[in-house]
Amino acid sequence: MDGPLLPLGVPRAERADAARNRLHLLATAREMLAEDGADRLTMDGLAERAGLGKGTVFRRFGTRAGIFQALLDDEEQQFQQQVLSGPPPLGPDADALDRLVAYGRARIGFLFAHRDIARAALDGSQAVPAGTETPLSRMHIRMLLGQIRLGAVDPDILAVQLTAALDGPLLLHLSADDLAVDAPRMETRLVQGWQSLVHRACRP
Amino acid sequence: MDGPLLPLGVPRAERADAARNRLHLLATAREMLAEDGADRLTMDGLAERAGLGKGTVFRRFGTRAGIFQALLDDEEQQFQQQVLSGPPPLGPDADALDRLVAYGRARIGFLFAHRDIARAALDGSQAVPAGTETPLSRMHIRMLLGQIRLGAVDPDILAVQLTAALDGPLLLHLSADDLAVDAPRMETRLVQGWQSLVHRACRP
DNA sequence: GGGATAAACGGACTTTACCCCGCTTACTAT
DNA sequence: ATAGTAAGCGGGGTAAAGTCCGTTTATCCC
Repeated sequence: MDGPLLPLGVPRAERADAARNRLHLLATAREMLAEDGADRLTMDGLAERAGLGKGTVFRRFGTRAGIFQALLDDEEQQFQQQVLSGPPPLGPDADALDRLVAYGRARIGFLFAHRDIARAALDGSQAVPAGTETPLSRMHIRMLLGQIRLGAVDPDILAVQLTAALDGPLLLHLSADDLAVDAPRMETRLVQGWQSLVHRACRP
Repeated sequence: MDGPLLPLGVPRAERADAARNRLHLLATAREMLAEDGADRLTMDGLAERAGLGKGTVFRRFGTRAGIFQALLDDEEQQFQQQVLSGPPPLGPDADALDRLVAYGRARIGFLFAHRDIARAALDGSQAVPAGTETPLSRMHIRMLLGQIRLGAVDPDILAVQLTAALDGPLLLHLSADDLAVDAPRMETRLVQGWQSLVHRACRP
């Protein structure tokens, strides 16, 4: 009888003021980040500098890590576009294996460029960075694996493990010291390692 | 002239009372853990229940995560013994590739059994779990890779990536939900995935 | 426009990890 | 034994994350 004005499951979009505040907070956060680094960013500080109440900050982002996840999602937008509809080898219209290699290269570059934010986006008390962060990566890898003829391999598990091999090093394992020596070189090595790993993992 | 009574670099062992307190704190922590779970464990609570000052808790373990790292190190002792001098295929006197597979199986089992502690041992503000945690795993994998004839592969990087593939899923990627369905089945799948991944990654 | 309603807001409050510092106590060398 | 000393201890103090609730305001429908 009545058309569903509030489609259940879709939690109704943010109010205009809320959306405005979110943007303002993200911008302010970026400023503070550039000036003082991620670990110096406090919720109180952010709220004050943005001229908003602390409650607002938490209502928008839920948790401290949530802010960094939002920043990361933001940076990730264009990257996602490239993957979903950009030119080969990253986008469609390329061999799945090539796309997989290209995706790894791009994602490593991305994580490398934003590793401070990405680290801060990890929420200790939470499973995976709840945001778009890794699940998307995993889903994409899973999808590409589906297009490759593997032997008797569990593709869901392989996807999880490859995802971990991809961002584990930067999110968990490599210490600041490991990177301090020569970061760009490390990036190259990780990319080459990924390429070789994927090639080896994906032949029957 | 004077013999080095305090060999520099070796920070002089814990005093007897300190060692006693460390053990008592670990035991108390285990009790509380069993009763209430990891996230319910607070430093004040632990100190009070142990009948010690809060300062002591922090002096022993440095940080909240440090307690869980210590608990994990403790559990890991016997596991390490098996690896270093136990029977094949985990211990020496087995083919390196077999040892690698066996190590992964054992470590997945270990992480699975202690995943709550392992998660809590992650220190958001720190690179890798500073304790013995992962570096040891990585070193062992690196060592085994050194005994395997790989093609033109960077063994240090492969070690990092395999380590990530090994504990990334349990430490970061798999949510409580992913495990809730059927944890033992997930463990089996991860082990098989590891076996197949390693076999594929390690042939020229 | 105008009223109803739920979302959003601010900021005080609570909780908890972590720091600090004055006092105490286990070790060490004579 | 004993004096000297550095490690250890307790617990109050600080800072920052996260919660709550009374008030304000955007949005929807008429």
